[in-house]
Amino acid sequence: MIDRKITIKDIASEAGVSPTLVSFTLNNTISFNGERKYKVSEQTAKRILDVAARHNYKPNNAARSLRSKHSRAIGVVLSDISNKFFSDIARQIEERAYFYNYTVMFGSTDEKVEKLGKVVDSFIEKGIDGLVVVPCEGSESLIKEVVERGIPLVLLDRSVDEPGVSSVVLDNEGAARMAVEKLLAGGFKRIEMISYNMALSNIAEREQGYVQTMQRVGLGDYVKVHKVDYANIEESGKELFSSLDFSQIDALFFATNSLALAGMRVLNRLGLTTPNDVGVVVFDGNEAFDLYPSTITYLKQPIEQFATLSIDMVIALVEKSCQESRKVVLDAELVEGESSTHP
Amino acid sequence: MIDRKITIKDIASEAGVSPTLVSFTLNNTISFNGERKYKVSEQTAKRILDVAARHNYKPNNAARSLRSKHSRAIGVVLSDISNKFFSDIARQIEERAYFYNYTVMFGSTDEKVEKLGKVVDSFIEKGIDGLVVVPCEGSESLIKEVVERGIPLVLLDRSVDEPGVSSVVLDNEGAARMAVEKLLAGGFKRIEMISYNMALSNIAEREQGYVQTMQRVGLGDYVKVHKVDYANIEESGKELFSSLDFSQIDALFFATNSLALAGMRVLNRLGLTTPNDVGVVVFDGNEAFDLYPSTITYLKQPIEQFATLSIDMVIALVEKSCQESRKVVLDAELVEGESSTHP
DNA sequence: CTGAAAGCGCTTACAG
DNA sequence: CTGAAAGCGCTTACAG
Repeated sequence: MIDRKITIKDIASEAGVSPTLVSFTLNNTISFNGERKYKVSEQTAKRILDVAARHNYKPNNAARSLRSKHSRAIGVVLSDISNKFFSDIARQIEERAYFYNYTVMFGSTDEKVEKLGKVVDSFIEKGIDGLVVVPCEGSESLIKEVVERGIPLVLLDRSVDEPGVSSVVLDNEGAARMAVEKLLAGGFKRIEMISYNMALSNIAEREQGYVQTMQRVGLGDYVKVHKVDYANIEESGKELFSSLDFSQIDALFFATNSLALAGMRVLNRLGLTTPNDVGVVVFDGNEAFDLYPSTITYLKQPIEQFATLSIDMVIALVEKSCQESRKVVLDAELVEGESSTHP
Repeated sequence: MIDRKITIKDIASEAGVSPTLVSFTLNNTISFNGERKYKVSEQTAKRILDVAARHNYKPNNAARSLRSKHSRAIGVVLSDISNKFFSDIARQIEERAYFYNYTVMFGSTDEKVEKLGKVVDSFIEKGIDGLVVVPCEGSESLIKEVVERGIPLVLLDRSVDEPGVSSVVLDNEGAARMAVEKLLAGGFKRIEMISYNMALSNIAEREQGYVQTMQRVGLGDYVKVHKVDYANIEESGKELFSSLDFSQIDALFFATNSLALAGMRVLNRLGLTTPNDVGVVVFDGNEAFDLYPSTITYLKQPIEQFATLSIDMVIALVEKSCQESRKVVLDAELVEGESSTHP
């Protein structure tokens, strides 16, 4: 912590007032006394403000936190900040927090609940006011505990089955439906899905959206959800793809961007292209697709809203302007490319 | 900030000792008295530790910071955390900081010095102990000011011309030399470079490495450094490429990954492929290249070392275990693909 | 409208 | 080895 010599006391003595008044002025506090509210007189205020400005006064954050019991810091626990989807969110979260003069600290779980626990603990020890968390498999009890300890919490991207927990998620079922319908409209029938072997709400909902849409249009017989091992995408994906009979598959719907990237790498190697050999719709855009010979149809998630809302909501909880939990569901947008239309 | 009821005082009274002793015990402090050093007696220590553990005691971070004058927080200012190169670094920085029980806050400048100033100011106000900064164009005076204020600082990825400033950078000249030599060995002669119109040390050094290598092998006549506008890569790049006569160019050396991505997108559109129509070497790998028909030769930067060293160095400065500034230069590694060999 | 005073939870000389 | 006491720089009832 860097010494900022000037304190409220210095300003007080230089302005010839009490520290109390300096604090009131700088924080724009109104003091109550029975019925009447008082503000610092304009004259005094001006004098104080002048002195503070002249010395470039900055309040000491630690002192303020110690006294006021809040730190204006939020802990954000993501799956992996080096993953483009999450780093995009991180960027927006940063900006939003800065806007409110809040600070954020990031942590990554790599989808491991033990890491989630460690990161959350360390954030709490560091004195955060609230948490934004992307929960991972098996984190229900941990989440519950956080909520029960009264720590303001907003879940992001995925939710868990706990009452009273706020969350900002995508309408994954709806998004999956859009994807499947686009492929159907594009002339594909035998659509199969590539997903993860993880029990995450968003993944489950995407699978559900796929299955239900297929059944609704009478293609239930073609429904097939292939599960790739998250911890080992590359190898597991390669193995899976070599077992698929692409003469029996019209199109693939990828549950995440990482899966799509890995999958298309394998398709490439197998000499298969989209949309010629197989239709494709994926979750999230990726600059990688720009180097692909044809354009890819993808579901665009509202990154900025994810970030903005989760920060707004956690701050509302922290500052008690909102007490009850809220669940917000956002819509994906389908961005059409060539990969979803049979040539 | 979340209430952690238990304080040092509570533990003291429950263990029947003074707060001083609790603090000493918990922090493993040794007290001096003239010649002799004293530790808390084992018996007492055990009693205190037991009580603390039973109540799951966590020290109050704000109080500790206020008193000790340091926060165990580092501010890290990157160019853009949603850029893969920097988010990879961010991830490693996080882990390293966590290892030392330090906290880090991230900020992005978008290469704008005004933003750099804002972020640095806000970090200082928040009470960071030190800074890791990726400086941008025109940030010399700002950097100088930070150093003069005695704020521990380590520059990352790029350096500035100020004495006494620590930095962790790449041997960019050497890396560029490797790239050019690889292309030469691959059978390309007329090698041109695609770079930015920015005055950054790393960019300048890469250009220098390219120019010098070309001259050294007697190809000075072919030297050409094309500058793309950073704020407008896409359009500026398109414009540039449409003005190039590819029948007169054997190979392109891209100064950054973003440039390479943009450039290869345009090449794609022009119907040009590597290595058939033009040789290519780029900075940094990118999963995007996996979807490209041929593999790309790239210079791999030591991301983990960037992160680890910058954090280690700034902490050393903070904790005064190291007073003088250090400049560390790391080597890139050339990862060979098909794009650097003439077919 | 303004000020004196307490206190947030620690750390750290100082004294014994 | 251990403890009493001061103090870090704020905020906030309370009193006038």
